[in-house]
Amino acid sequence: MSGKNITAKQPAGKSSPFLSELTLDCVILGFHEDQLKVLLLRWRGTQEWSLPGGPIRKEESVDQAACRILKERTGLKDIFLQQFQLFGDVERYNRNEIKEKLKHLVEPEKWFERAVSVGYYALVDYPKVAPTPDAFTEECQWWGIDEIPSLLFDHNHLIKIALESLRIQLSWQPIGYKLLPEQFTLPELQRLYETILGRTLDPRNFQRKMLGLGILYRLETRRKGGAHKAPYLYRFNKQHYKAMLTKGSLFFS
Amino acid sequence: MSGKNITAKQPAGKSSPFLSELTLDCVILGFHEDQLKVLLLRWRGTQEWSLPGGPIRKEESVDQAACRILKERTGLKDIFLQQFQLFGDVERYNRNEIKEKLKHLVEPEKWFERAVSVGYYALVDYPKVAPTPDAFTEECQWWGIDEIPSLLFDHNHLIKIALESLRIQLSWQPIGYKLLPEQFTLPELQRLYETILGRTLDPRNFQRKMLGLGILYRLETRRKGGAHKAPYLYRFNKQHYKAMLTKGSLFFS
DNA sequence: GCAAAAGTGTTCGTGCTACACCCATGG
DNA sequence: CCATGGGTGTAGCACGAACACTTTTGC
Repeated sequence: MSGKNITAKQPAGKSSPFLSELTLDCVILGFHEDQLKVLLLRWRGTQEWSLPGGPIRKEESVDQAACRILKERTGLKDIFLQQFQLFGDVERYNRNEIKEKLKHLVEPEKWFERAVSVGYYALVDYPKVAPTPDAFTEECQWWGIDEIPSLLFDHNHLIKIALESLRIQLSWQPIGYKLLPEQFTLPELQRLYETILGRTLDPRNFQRKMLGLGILYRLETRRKGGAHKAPYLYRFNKQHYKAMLTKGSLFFS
Repeated sequence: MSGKNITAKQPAGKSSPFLSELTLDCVILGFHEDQLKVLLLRWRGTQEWSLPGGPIRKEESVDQAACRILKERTGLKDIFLQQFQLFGDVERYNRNEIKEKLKHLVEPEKWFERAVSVGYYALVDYPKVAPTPDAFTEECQWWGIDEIPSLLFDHNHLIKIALESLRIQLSWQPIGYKLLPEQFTLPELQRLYETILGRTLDPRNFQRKMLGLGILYRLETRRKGGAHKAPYLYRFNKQHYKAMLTKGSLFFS
């Protein structure tokens, strides 16, 4: 999280175990009740929310830092995590405003110096997440993508860019592995695509296309217990899925 | 350039005008004699080459730093510049090797601490470039993309990733504006695409496709002086080109 | 039996691919 | 006049888009 690099009570002069100029922010996306959700944190003693994130340790890689933060906030590891942009403006947000809102949490002279932040997004299986706040926050909660309040720092902007990157990725790579449970139905996958793309898709065309990619197994079993016709369950073919990730399927002309 | 953030003779303890943990590297691409070229620098007193780059000033944005470096090395401004990745590994390259190779240029205790680097690529009009070395280097020169020697730092890897990003960009956005002169012929544009994609394209299909995008004007004049049939000159329609850049033209299904 | 969701095939049009010949120019 | 590169049209095919009815299930 932008600025969280210096811990609240760190003695001046002692060298920090963290990089001081670069922080990391995570847009953690889940899918629930036909809606994309983002994991947000509420800062102690405030009604202010922000993305999970934080500083990077000097002895860990940036990717490792992203994994660590994801693990701390959700309990999950081994998840699809994608770096999408470095946010390097000098004035990414109004620092005085942040200083005012969070002054009870951090020593003002240490905080809120310029920090560049790298954005990652993660796609996770919603019910597997155990949302966990960090040292600066007292609540960690899912928010529907269309109900996000005004966030601290430049985090509304960051989410917007993350979603654009996700849509681009969707346009030439498969998505869904790790975002859906291991077994899922085609209508569920379709609703995921519809949610990310923001428009409806034709179920016949969607099925033909998806099955044609050769990255799905149809299982013997169907999902019982719904109030309607029992849909088939599917599972990703991990090998083919990964191959498709690296090679993509859209090319010039 | 990774590590160049601390100037050679900077007195210890004096605060630097640069960010110390984040540097920037530029893959500057030109197109000449049907070949993609990269601008490289040779370090003083060595036969070692690297990409242009350097530290980021505390009061400039990362994008501005990229523009500044591009300007310093080429004389050009207002150029297509694209951030493509942050390289954040702890050991991006063998630091001892670099220390040995460049020890005569920088104080070893200051140098070669961990630095994260953000990569940009730029597409420039080859003949407009005036290659200019920086303080650490004595030569600045174009290299054919297939003739690049083993470079300092992790710069061979950086170039590889830059080219992959460029190919992806090419697959859903137009390219060529700022990489070609203002007026150009369709065969020139085609050779550019072929070079980036690494395969040949059919001229009839290429023309139909390009003209169909509506981003080209055909001019009245033809290019005279070639040894053969005079080709038509074209020019990009800047408005349509930019619209195409933002909206792209490949989508899901 | 009825409401709600799942499953399935065909037609049409667009756009990509493949392919070959004539034209203009300079040497 | 010849070698070289530029310019152009067509036919086949594959893929995406549009579209409606039947089946299953729980209530």
